[in-house]
Amino acid sequence: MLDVARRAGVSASTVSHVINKTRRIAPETEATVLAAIAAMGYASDGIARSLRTGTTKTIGLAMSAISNPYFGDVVHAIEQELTAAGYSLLLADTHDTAEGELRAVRDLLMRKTDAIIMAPYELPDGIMQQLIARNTPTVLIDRISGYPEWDRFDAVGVENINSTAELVRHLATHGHRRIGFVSSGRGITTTTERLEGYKIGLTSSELPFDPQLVGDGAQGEEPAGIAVDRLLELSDPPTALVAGNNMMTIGILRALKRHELRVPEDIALTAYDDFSWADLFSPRLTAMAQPVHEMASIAVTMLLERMATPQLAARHVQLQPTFMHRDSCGCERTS
Amino acid sequence: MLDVARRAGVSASTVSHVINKTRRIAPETEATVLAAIAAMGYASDGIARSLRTGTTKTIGLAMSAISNPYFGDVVHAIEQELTAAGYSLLLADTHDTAEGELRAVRDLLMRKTDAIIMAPYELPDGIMQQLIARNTPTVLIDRISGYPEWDRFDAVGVENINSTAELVRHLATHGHRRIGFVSSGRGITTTTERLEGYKIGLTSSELPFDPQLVGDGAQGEEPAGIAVDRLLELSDPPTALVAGNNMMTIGILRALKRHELRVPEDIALTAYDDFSWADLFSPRLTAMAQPVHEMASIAVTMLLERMATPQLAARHVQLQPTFMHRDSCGCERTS
DNA sequence: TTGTAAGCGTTATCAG
DNA sequence: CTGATAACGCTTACAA
Repeated sequence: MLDVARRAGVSASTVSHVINKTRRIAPETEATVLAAIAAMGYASDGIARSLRTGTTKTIGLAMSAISNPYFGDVVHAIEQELTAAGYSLLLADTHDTAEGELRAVRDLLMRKTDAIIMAPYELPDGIMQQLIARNTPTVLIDRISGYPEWDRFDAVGVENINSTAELVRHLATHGHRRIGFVSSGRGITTTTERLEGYKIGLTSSELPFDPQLVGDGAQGEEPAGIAVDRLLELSDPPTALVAGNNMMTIGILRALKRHELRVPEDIALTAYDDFSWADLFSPRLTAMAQPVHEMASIAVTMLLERMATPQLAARHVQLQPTFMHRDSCGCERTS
Repeated sequence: MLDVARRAGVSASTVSHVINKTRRIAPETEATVLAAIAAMGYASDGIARSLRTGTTKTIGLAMSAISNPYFGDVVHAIEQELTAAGYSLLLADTHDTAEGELRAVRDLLMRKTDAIIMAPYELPDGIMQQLIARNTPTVLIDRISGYPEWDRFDAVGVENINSTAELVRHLATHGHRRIGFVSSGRGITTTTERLEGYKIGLTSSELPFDPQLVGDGAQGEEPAGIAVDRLLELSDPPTALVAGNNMMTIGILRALKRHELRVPEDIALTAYDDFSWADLFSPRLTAMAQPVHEMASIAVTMLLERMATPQLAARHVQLQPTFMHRDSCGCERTS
């Protein structure tokens, strides 16, 4: 920048003011400076600026790429909204483990992102303290209500309990008595909620809860498949399955294919999480669709609002997923 | 940091050296410093460090989220590899437009990412000069050979021409004489290559090239659908379609559904780009699968190598996609 | 309307 | 084995 200043015959501060339009400059001075900038192909150093101003114009996104079936969509949606607001997006994968989460947040904090959007795993006191101490605006996404302390942060998520119950009831209503559940990774609050929803769905359908019917899909398609293998070997195997999320659905389907079981003829299926193409391929999945883009958009809006007005009380937004009634449940439809 | 130094009764430079393990420290001094750090919950300021060291331990990824059907996968794969190497990932969307690309690169340059991975759009001289002048290691991904000047950079991509021709020939071999092509967005070099591949496939099957049979899917599912509408209204409509990428495939399928045409019974389809679940749903797509993860992994490897050894000659890696023969092409299979 | 100079929090050089 | 000090490139009072 000094070179530019020199070349334009002005001081560094003038150059700075020209670049940032931060005070009146004589038109001809401005022209000279601009010319010098162009001539030298000068671009200002964002790092130095950040050090001076204390702001990076960067938002950190901490979430698990593997555990979140919508990783790509969420990243894309958030990136889009943030770019529009003049921010860049820095990624940090939590892997949905305690250490991973800690590493991710530490990294973002060290890199001084202006704010953080995160899908919390445990969000232990240690991390919370840091976030609060540095007062880094933070919004929680996806998992919003695992622990009471999380309430201190803004959050957007989806209703999980009743919507999962609905997936179960739908099958029960159509005569299924042995309904299995392939659960996503333990330790994640949405998993807990969906499992609870499964039980509630059973109860309200006057069906007993049989722990054997719950398969642990852990964090991937393969474990989901293995869980299905086990369910099918039961002496009284399920006639219908509920998938805990996107990946569970794929894992289940792969396993069923291996067993040469057709959906819904041989076994029915309803799933948490929809696919954009679900309408186009058979079996057309009956699924609970999360409003992913809306979640991302709300997260960003809340973040920007909080940065503008830090003293706001924490806000929790819970979105309703929508039930997509298609064919994999195996029941006749009226439409 | 000064506070930590004070509390530990040492100088700032000692604290720095303790943190970075950059010189021998008396064990007890180290212990005191570490204690002070822990007590104060101190974490170093990455911005200040970057300013001083000239390195950000951040890699920029510039690509279009909408145009690249694999955006999520690529981001995830790259993020994973980079994290393992101690880098963070900063995103910048090019939108596959000239201005967008310029903005994205400028932004990454300003933010001083240590290197850049990008899916180039035009990569005009202006940008190339900047990258070279700043000597920011850069690797091109996905589109690797549009313009001769790109050869100055490292690049990984996929063979497009012959593989698209194969998609066409496969249909021709099985008796189709009117084969339509729904092309992805113009102006992207892979699109050009695939279109060329389409023509070559036709020629080698002794079929004439009829411009009417080429639909412009532009950058999305909707235009792809509209293109299909037009193709179907032709006096001599296609009996088979080739999709230019993931999004085109979905757009095509949506349109065909609207027209109540079944795949492959009423119209055959082969597609560029596979889906991980393609095996599990019908119609099971016959598709050309790109080795996405491998591309990402090679990109990162090349980048790290170049950062270590800048004088290396530019390397171009062209990967072969693999043909997944399934049902949507409508021909009998031997397996 | 413009310039001077301090300082952001590190690291690296040079001394001790 | 440890400390003082300059410098990284910018912004922003304060002064002119």
